[in-house]
Amino acid sequence: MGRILCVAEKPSIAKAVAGHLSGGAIRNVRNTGNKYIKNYDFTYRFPRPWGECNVTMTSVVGHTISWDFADGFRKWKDCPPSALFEAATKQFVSPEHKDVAANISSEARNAQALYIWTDCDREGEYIGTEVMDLAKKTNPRIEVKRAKFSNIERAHILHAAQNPGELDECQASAVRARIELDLRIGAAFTRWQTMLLQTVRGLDEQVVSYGSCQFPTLGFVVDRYKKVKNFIPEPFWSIKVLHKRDNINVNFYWDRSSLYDRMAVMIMYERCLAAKFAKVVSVVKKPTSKWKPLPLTTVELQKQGSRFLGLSSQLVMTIAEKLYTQGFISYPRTETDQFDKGMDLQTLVGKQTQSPAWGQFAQDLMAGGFSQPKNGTHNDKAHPPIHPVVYVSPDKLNADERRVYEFVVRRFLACCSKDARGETTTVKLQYGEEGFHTSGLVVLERNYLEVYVYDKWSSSQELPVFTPGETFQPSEATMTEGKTSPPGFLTEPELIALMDANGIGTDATMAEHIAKIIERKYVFARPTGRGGGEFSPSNLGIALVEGYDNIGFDMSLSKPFLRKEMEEKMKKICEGSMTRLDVVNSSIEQYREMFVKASQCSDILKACAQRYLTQA
DNA sequence: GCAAGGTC
Repeated sequence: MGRILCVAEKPSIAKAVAGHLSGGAIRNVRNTGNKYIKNYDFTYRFPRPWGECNVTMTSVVGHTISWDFADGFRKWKDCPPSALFEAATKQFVSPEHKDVAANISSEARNAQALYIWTDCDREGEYIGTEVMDLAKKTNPRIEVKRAKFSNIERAHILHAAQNPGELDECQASAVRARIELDLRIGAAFTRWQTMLLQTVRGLDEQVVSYGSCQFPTLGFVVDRYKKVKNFIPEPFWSIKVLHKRDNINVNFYWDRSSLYDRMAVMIMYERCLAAKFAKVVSVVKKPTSKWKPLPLTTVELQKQGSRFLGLSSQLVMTIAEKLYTQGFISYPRTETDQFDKGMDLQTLVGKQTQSPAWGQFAQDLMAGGFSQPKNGTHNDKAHPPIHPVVYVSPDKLNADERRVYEFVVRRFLACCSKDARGETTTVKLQYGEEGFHTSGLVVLERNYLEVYVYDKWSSSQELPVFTPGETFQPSEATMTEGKTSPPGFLTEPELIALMDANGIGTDATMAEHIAKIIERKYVFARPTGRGGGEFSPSNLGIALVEGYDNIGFDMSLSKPFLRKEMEEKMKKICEGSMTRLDVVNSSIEQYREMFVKASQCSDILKACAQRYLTQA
């Protein structure tokens, strides 16, 4: 009987796939040198030419191979930073992954074929090539196949095993290009600017790093800070009508909202007063609904975690990973906001019926309240939306874990529920020449709101009865003056939304980039009391952004365009319209020019840092 | 002493 080695990107996928392929009959579970990784032995009938085979299913834990500069370039004093644009690099098994690599190499030794089961995304394709290289070390002639799967439902996994494809070299090349560019550009600029700014007071010991993701992240914070600081309030005027009926004060809002011209508002206001009576033009009742949320993605978890739970995005992710490794929730790094049609959601709902807090709601869903979740527009083809896997009683979790778990569960139950339904009543008034309106809301069916306690939906205004055509003398009409107010500092959910929209980082790394610019002392996080906190740049952070902007580049280092361009080039490698070398060479040339310009204008950057860092 | 990307 032949032997086939299967390798997934992470232990959880190895376990799930082994379970499906073996039909539950795993012969042997072997420990490996790595405490997270198990080798699962079983038999499975693969398609021709292999047929019935002894199978070992195992995994890596993400990347196994590291990249660094070769000897003679690694230490900071080894070479001028500009040499890093073309310095020799080397790849090697990272020390903490020696046991992972050894397991692959030894398991591959007497296998006919290697099936790659890494995630079906770009990084997964590259990790697949790492696995292939490790296997070929001990078995150069091993045949390599790629299983293509987008979820871990049983039928889908069996189909993937029966219909293997090939590793996509283009996607792997794109990642290889990114790795090289991030390393060269990041290290060159980091060493250069750190050493340049070392002499500026207060920076002696500090690493002043540059990275294609951390700088745009910093840029977002500085941008907002400047908007706040440079904001000039503008006065505006408005007309407010208040009418008391049935002991309810009803505010009517001006259809024009407000105007910046005081005299004009004054004239309109006086015409209203002169008319004395207001007339009800229309009373319209309309059914309305508040939509239940979409299935939960990583970005959304981080944003809402910050907004509702008051936890930083990084802490939310750390907790979510822990909940995942304990088997409480599904994989927490996903872009997918649609549940696969075939997924058995009702069973997952059923597991939550034992909760004292939301069990009754889950039971009501089981008893007919269930409604298929809405589909969002994202699908990473690798992981389902984040959802609870089992019920966990609160005493098994600490306070923060409990809140994150609760959020995941409530969100999931909300997705499986129905939209909230209500009715709005809109009253329109004519008063003098001017139109006014108000509206009230009656919630008829709370539905998902019962369990999703984070959403509020209530009437801002309770309405007494108004009849079309009636006239009345308003209790009060006033001309009000206001001032436009500045935006707030950037909050964590806003920053994550900006990074997401501009392609800065991935769902798995955005929180790290934010933590990084705090660690580097480019920005400070201030607690707001409303959770999450808000960011403002340090003097160093402002100096870096301004310093480079003063030098003046075609594309700002602190804006997302450069990163976007790299992303575009990676796509071109994937489509085959550019090669890895095309991309690496052109990008290196681009950054080398910027580096030369920065070196020539280093006084500008230094002066800027001096100005900001030596002031009180 | 550098990056960003996986995963734990």
